[in-house]
Amino acid sequence: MMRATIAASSSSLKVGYGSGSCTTRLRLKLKDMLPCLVQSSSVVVFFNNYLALFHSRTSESTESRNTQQHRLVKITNVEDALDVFDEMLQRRPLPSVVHFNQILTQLAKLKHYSTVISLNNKMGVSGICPDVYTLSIIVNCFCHLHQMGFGLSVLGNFFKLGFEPNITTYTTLINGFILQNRVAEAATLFKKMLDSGNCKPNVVTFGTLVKGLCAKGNNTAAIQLLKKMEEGACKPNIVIYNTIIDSLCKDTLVADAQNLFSEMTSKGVAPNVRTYNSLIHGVCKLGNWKEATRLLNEMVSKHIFPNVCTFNVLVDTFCKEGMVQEARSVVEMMIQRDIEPSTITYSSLMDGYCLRGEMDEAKKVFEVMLSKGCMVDAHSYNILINGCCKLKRMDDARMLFLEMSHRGIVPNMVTYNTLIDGFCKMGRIQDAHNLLSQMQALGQLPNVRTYNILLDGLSKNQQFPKAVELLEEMEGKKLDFDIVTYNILIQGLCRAEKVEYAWDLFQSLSLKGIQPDVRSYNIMISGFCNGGLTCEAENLLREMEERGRSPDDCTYNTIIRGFFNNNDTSRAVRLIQEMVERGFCADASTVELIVNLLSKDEVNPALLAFIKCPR
DNA sequence: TTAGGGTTAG
Repeated sequence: MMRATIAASSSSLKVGYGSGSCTTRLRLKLKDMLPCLVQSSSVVVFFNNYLALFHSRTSESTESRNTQQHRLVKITNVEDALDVFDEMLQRRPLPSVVHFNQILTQLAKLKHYSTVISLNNKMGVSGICPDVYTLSIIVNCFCHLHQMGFGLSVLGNFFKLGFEPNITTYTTLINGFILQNRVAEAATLFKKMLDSGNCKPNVVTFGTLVKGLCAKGNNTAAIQLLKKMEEGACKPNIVIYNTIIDSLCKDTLVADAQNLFSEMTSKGVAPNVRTYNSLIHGVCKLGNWKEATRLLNEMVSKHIFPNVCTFNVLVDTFCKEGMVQEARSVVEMMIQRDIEPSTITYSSLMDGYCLRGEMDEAKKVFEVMLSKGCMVDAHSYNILINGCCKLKRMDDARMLFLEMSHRGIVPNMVTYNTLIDGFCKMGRIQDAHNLLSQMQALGQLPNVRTYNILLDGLSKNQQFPKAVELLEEMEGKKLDFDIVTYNILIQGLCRAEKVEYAWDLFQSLSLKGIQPDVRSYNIMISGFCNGGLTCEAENLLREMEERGRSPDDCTYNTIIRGFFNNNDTSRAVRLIQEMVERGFCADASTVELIVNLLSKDEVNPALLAFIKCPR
């Protein structure tokens, strides 16, 4: 991966790509190129709709309307929306169902799905008859609440009221299946629509299924669906292309994404800021700053201007590369362009500082975030908590955990897992267990990761009876766990010099229907070597090949070090030859070992030249 | 004059 060296100033970023003597210098004159782009939030849309709604009341006096407007502008939450709803219910004659639908729509956009359901019930009690729009909104809310059964049962209401579900209704249901990871059922309903006479899928229906396929990692099927559209089923729009381009970028298939991008533009579909954001994110993840710069320049030349997401990608990438100062320069640019840094911007910056162990700086960013009235969420706290845990400042981590609760922010799975891991790494197993009980008591069910963290903590602290008990608890819960869990315990047993138990567990894997991966073999081989069982280690090396698991660099380095440490130099040398023939290299610690042996005159100096890595 | 699909931080 190419690593960029960047010198930043507030007006430009000088991006250099060090590659031997050949260094290109590029200037990113972002500041001069990017005009501001202010996005309206859904809350603003919400206000505007209500202002329009009340403007339409011709019977009201100007004075009362001004009072209403003044009051409505203050609507920022569900409570205020509920007040408006109740007020509407008391008006006579009752406003039309259309106006109620508008409220339901806005609440659904704010993700208050269960509120929508209860308001709909209230409407029914008040004698307001739902229309096709109302019922579709309700289907959508049930889908988002993962209550597909109720969503499907609304179809009965359609027929009862003499309505026919339409393309929107079916598309909503397809989306519901996808939200529940039931892509096959989504595809079946889609097919039924294709075969139907009057409910053929439209571009939104296709887009919904494309999203589902991409979410499943099935880019090929998504592209096939796109081809079907291009063949005439329905003209694909930018949303369809963006979904697939984004999915390809997330799978690091950036070249494929760029090919699709070219295909799209050649067909006359113009890219937008989201297309560029996905591509820039894709190339940034690969460390390709040069391409990111080219894309930024290209989008601006097309009058497509970077938005807060574009900047967030840049801030995050700089932070992940440890270049927090450069990230700060990007934030400066955002502010100069009147683009307000978001929760994500500040969270990335905090993460950047935490990765460098600079907790005080991270906390300062957090203070800025609070002082600017920027929303703080569980993720913001998780970053700080993780930073404290990594520095073994568990008391600070616990304080932050309490502070977030006081602010009314509900700790999520990541919060608990981070803290449990922190306690385990400090050997404070009881504290970790207490947190596990606390999360369960609060209705947060531990996931495989939680158990793996605890298992790792128990085995590193040599509490094997408890570790085995936990493993059995996991097996009993039928959690969707895999080889990672067993590798943790096998490694723990090996480190505790309980190689026989580790080997028993390793051998029991096939009975459990779980296949060991390369890491399992490496752990076991290392365990054998450390226990002086070099023959067993070599046997396992051969066995893994027979079972179709190719050894990697780590396998060879582990076993070679094992032979050297067990004074079996000739077998070590033979394996070095085998490793080099297979194109693997000696790692730093193997080289160090050989150099030490050379200094003691215990190996042939020719060996050093032999192990030199061609890379 | 209202319903359904796409982007960013673990």
